[in-house]
Amino acid sequence: MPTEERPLRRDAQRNRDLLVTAAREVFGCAGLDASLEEIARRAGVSIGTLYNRFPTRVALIEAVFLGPLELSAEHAERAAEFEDPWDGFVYFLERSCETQAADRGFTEVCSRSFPDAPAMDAVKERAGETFRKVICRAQASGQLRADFRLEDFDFAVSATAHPQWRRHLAFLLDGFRAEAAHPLPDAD
Amino acid sequence: MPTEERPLRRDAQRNRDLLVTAAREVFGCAGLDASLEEIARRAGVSIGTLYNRFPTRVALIEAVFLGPLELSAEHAERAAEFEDPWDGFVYFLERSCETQAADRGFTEVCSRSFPDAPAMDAVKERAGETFRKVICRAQASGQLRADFRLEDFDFAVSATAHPQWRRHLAFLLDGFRAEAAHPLPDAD
DNA sequence: GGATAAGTTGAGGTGACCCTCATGTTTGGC
DNA sequence: GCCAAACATGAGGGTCACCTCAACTTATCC
Repeated sequence: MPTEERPLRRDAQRNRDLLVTAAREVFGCAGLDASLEEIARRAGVSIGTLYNRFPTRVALIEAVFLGPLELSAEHAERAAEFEDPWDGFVYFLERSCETQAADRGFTEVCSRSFPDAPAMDAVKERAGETFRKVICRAQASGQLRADFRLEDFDFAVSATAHPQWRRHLAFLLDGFRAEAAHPLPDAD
Repeated sequence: MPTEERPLRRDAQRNRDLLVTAAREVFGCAGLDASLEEIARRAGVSIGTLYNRFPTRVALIEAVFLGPLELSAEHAERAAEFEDPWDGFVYFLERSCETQAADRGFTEVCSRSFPDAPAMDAVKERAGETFRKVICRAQASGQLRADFRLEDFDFAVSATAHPQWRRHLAFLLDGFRAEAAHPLPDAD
């Protein structure tokens, strides 16, 4: 039986929303190590209130980014349903780049692990498993090079977490096509 | 007439060397924003001595990284003299990835600009001009795709500043070959 | 070996951030 | 309207890094 969630008082709910909004902005610009006092300031709320609502930094991070992570998992599911497997593969990469290029906080959420926020890691796991299917389909159809691995996705996206992501993802995709593949170095 | 450089006293020279060595290690692991007090501690020298020798953080950064930057410029020159233009292009990328993957400080030096240390920016400029020639040769020979630009080099290297750089540079190179090129998105 | 310039030291002022808690305020049910 | 529980507040103690400077130490030159 999980802990019973009592509803927040009206003012508390309002402040919570202000905090999450402010955190989204600040994390988005300055990353997950941004100052919590800055977030409280921007929310127009005292630092004590922030700690009342979110006892740890990770709790606040989860409140901000669990939604976006779930959206990402949905993108993966949509990608798996594309008629053309390559198009699905490209679709998911594009959505991922798009999101991460616009939000430094989200980029860091995707590349770190959060033992204290199992819900986040679970969603990431789920999205990863779905994308694995996308990869397999694209390889089975002969469009994606056979030596592409799930872990290479992290590289692809982190490489393009910047404003010119469309151009640079295009380079990467040209390198990912089966027709372009030259043998990879043997080192693991 | 530039400021006459008086030679350092023997103990001062020794401390300077200790500081530069410690800074190389600390910047390499923790990046350019690392704590200066940590560097002084590791050098076994007081924080005051650090400030005596290097009045600003940038002065210390320059003392550590000007040499490596010049090395990088030499790599570019060597790359320009390869018989096979593509091999020269690959050579310079490999040297750059190798260096940056091993040194977080150097990675940041390459991606930031330093108005207060014109010598560093000048070396980077020089290396960039040389590498531009490497690019032109490789494009003229039909091996490198025609739409590759000098700025794409930064993307390529920053994307591979990690331990698995060989594998991921291989992907990138497959995407950089003329034979793999699909049209890039029109946006600039 | 003594004078002096060069160099070293670390305590301390400043400021940012973290987190807590005693005190004061607001909400919602009766 | 009143009250208890829920909530907000911000001063304050702790940590860490930055940078300065007055007092002390050492190298160098004669």
